[in-house]
Amino acid sequence: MTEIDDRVLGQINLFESLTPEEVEKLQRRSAWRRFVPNEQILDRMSANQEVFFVVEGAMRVVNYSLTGREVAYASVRAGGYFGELAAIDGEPRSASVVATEDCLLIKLPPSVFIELLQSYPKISLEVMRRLTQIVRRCDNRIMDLSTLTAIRRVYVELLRLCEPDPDAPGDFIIRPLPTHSDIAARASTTRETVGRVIGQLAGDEIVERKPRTLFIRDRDRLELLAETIDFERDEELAR
Amino acid sequence: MTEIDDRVLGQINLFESLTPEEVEKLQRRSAWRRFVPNEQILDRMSANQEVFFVVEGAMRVVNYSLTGREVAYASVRAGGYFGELAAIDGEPRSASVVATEDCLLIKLPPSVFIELLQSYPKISLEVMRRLTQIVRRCDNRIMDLSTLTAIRRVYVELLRLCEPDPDAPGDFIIRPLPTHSDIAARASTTRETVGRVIGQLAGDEIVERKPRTLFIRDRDRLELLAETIDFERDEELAR
DNA sequence: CCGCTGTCGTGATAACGATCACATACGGAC
DNA sequence: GTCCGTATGTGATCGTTATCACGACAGCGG
Repeated sequence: MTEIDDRVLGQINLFESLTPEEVEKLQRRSAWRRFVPNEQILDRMSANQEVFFVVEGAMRVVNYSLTGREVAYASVRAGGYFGELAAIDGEPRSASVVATEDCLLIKLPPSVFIELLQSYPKISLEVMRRLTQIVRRCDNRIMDLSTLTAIRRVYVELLRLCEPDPDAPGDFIIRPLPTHSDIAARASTTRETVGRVIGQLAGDEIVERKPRTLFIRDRDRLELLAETIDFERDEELAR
Repeated sequence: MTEIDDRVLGQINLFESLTPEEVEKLQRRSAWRRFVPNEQILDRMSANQEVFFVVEGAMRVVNYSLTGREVAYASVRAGGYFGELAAIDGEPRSASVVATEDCLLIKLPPSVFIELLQSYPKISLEVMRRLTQIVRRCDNRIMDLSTLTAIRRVYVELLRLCEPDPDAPGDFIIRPLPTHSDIAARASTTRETVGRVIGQLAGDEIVERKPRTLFIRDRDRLELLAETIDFERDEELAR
């Protein structure tokens, strides 16, 4: 395996504000490592506190229930980082992280990370901004879990995943389409339910299924389905 | 209404490390205000960014679904603070805050709070620690919501609420007992389900109901009920 | 003392969705 | 091409729990 560049840490968004010299100095106190797909990078409850920076690849942050059910929290890709929670508060890992692609990660000891936070208020603030973003996302998810049905959670997950179709302006698209199991782990439901929901939507011509792709033909209607308070009541009132 | 002391901000845990002079200086840039029970202190989605510090009283952080269902996130009491998310990232309020008691709050403009974070790395780190704590709690809650049944979520909520009984060593107690609706909002279920669960537990003599109090007579058994993967299976295997 | 209003206890009901069980399709590996 | 593992589509079933609908009770203000 070849040696890596002395300054790849500069590619990490968090370190944008550092000079090349500072990056190099920082990187000298780090270690790097590669991971292959499905390799476990971090284990929930384990007691280490390093912070990981993603130079290449992608991974997802997950947890497994006692019954083996998978709950997906987030995915991290090149330029991002994870593992900061344990570094900041010294507690055990709050989640597991598994590589979804071939990855190149740089690992920073907790002491170095903390030192960095103390010396660079800009970076410190950036980390706080990221933490607040995580809190906001969690809050929304708790709200969804507490108030939405499983089917609606799939709707909002599809809405979250879709992007404007670069080929057909106005259309929306999900590509590559994650497996139904993956979507289920994010929406906290089962793969069967995800399949059924997409099937239903396809029948109503709101979406169209293609091999590794899902076309959202009528995003507005999908949004309506996700947000409508109580459709039956509306129908009744219309009579 | 009488004027408040020039240094009450020093009572806030976050400012423990500041000198009395620094506290006074800080407080000169702040405003204070009282709230009565059930008064709305903060409104989700509103666009202000002040940070609030609690000198007296208690409040809870909640959100309401479109159907009117209440989801409780946390409660804050004297010495604590809230509203830091919006101050840090400038986004709209992520939740509403309602007073549960008479409160005295001190309000800090976002610019002053940010300045504070930039100038005092210690406070900055303390804020980060609090944010990580929130993230960990949210993660656990998402896990509970995704993998536990409503009944089990009530069990864990009761376990979270109970404290060692100061009068009867070894016993646990919840006093004052929140209303069933409050517990339901934290466990994301209905008031009826909470009532049924407690009724069931009372029948099994695991808890005992008294006016504004719940005695946990057999905490171990309650823990078992909350954590057991699949009780029926165990029973079947035992035959 | 008598109504209010808010909480609590419980039954009956319905439906949402997890679970089980297949059949089918797809994508590599060889 | 063939084979196998993994991803899908769907039906049938059934348990959990939200919802509706009461009655009982306590605390409080007039």
